[in-house]
Amino acid sequence: MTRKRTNPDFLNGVPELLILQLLSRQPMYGYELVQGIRLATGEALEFGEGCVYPILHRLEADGVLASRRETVGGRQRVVYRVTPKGSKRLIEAVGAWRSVVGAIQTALQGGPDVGSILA
Amino acid sequence: MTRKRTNPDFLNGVPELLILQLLSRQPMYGYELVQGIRLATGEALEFGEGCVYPILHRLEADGVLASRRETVGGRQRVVYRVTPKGSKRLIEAVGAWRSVVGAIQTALQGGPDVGSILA
DNA sequence: TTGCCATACCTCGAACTTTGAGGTAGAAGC
DNA sequence: GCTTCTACCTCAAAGTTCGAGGTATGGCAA
Repeated sequence: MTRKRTNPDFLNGVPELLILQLLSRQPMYGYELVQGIRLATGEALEFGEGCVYPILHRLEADGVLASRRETVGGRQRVVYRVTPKGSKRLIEAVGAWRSVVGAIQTALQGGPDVGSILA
Repeated sequence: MTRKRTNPDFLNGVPELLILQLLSRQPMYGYELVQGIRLATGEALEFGEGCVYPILHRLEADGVLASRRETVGGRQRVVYRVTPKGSKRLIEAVGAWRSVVGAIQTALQGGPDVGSILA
């Protein structure tokens, strides 16, 4: 089947989840997060800068993340960290993700028997 | 946090997966599939007709589903079933979904240690 | 009979997300 | 000097779901 060029299946909202997860462990900067997501998922998932940077900016605007600039080896970095609001957002997002996975798992395993319910 | 009005997190592509799954067990008509998805997921997920009908039409156009009209109790129905191509598509979709879930699970569980890899 | 609800089909503008190319700038290595 | 990587960033296009709105019909209570 033809491969989609954008909006891959099952992944909408996943970048935000993973950004919050990684930042909940330690502060990171943008470029590092792009690599970090790829590594943290065993190289199974990859989101480009065009996805990650706008999300970082949106989450900071929402007060979910906070940032500070730092210079390392002559290079400027914007290091992000999770705010208390962000920690709460992460917990909610993980719960929502688990709920979705459980529901799909239920449907894939064939229960409950829809045929008999609808009959 | 404000609730989104469309494109809910983690659910893009899920309607197609569930439609294929339900139809792999038995032929169903559109309206029945809408109810069937809600029931099959333990009422955790719900996709409206505005989502389901366009997908049915697209999958039929792709040769993934086939349909026939039948009349029951004076009402017309379009009953869909999975084609061999559709069975293949379902297997691929379930595999893709499991891969995504595994990758996110890996990231949520903290392995591998990204900090040491990137240090 | 009439009105309402469920059944059964369907469309589409709007909302929302991700892609990937393109951009500036600087450090490191050759 | 040139190439590659690092580090930041933007945005039009691609792609999905929502939910209101539409037609039509059967069943049922008043």
